[in-house]
Amino acid sequence: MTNFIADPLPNDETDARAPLHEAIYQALRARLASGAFAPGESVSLRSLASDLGGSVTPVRDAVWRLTAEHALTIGPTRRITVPEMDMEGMKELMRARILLEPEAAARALPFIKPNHIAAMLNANAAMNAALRAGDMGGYMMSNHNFHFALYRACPSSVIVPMIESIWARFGPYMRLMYPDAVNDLDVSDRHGDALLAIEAGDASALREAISADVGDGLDWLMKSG
Amino acid sequence: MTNFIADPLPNDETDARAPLHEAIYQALRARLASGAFAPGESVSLRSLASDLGGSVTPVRDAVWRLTAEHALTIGPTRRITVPEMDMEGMKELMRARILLEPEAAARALPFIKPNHIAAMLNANAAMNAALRAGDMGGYMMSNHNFHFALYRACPSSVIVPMIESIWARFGPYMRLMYPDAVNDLDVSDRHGDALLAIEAGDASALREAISADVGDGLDWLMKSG
DNA sequence: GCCTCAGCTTTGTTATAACAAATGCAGAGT
DNA sequence: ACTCTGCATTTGTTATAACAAAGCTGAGGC
Repeated sequence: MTNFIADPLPNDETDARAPLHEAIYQALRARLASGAFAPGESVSLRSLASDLGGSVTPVRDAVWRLTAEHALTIGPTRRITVPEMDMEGMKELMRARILLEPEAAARALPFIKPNHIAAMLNANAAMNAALRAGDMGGYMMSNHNFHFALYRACPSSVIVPMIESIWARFGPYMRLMYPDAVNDLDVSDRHGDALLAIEAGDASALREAISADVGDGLDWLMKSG
Repeated sequence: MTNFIADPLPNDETDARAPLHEAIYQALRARLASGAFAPGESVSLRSLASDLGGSVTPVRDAVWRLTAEHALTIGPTRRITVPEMDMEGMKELMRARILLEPEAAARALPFIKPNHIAAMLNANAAMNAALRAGDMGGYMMSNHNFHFALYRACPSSVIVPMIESIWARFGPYMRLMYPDAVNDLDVSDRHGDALLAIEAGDASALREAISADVGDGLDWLMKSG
């Protein structure tokens, strides 16, 4: 459910009684998201089983789930490979974000309550701190938290999971951006604009702010690749 | 890959050498799409295995894949159930379609070739024939073929699969619409408008035609539920 | 040097068995 | 009539073994 860096579970303890394939799914997903595997690299069921514990059956479940959400791909000879990541695919993901996220934000607007705003402020502060510290991982995670604190208020059971699935596919790309991203991130305060639009109850301004925020990322992408 | 009613495979023969779990996936998906299961009904791995052939392992693969695309859900006690379908969920799916499909159509426009147009004309003719014959299943399938003949020209590897996944989730809902849908379907020729826009190379007109087409469906839905 | 091809190893696929939790049902008790 | 309890069945989960295809390695030939 979470992306990039694994968040602590909402439960106090790691839920025993949870099936093994679910733990394996989480672990594998976290490794993929943090770029532990090289793109194009192929992984085997048995090696994963011995690495993560368990036999091939639960690993198989996890792998199928991840392939269905495009976090893994099956090669032409049924070989499990970490998806290749070209700049074009990343731009496609960004374009889909620009399509979906302003709409999700606008539809979330009527349902936003103080606790949502508090979460957004928190995430934004953490993001700026990470930015100043040059902590790219922290930046990505805080940015994620900011956006989804907003989108979670949207009651749609279709569009928000869709956005989540797009963000999840970004994981492997982080490795591409890591080196030089911290230096020249945009300085415009799109998140601040979004917060102002929310306070004003202005849906179209909120749309515009989110669209600009994602658009900045896309621009940076086009420029650097 | 196909929706609603199983299309004949592009290959002449059913591809032997294809893994069992893939055949089971196709079969299960086709059954779901055609409404063979009641919403809320729970299915078991072993019953599916004996129905579709094979043991639980390949069935398990297929089920995981289908749950990842929301065509099946796992209950709170890990029971495999056919998703419940309320009118609200269906409207959500429609709204997502209105968001994605005009964009996919507009981006497909520069890549449309005569064979795409021929496929669209074919599908449209079949759709009208099914409509006159009162064949709701044929209508849905032809409508599907028309739309995806268009979207397939769109080079996006993100947005088109997303649209496919939305259509796949409509399957169980067909049972809701079947009885009274044939009688009062809209008479406006949105598909014809789309084809005209394509010939004119007019992207915004094409957007409008697709949006209106989906919007008609949404309107009918709001009216009848 | 480069290619080919035998062989061995690794890999995905599938079936099956054993286990624990959940479910369904019958019968006793109120 | 209704509820609760105990047991048999069903269900998902997991490990394991056998099989075929794909990948890999190294020797031999051009």
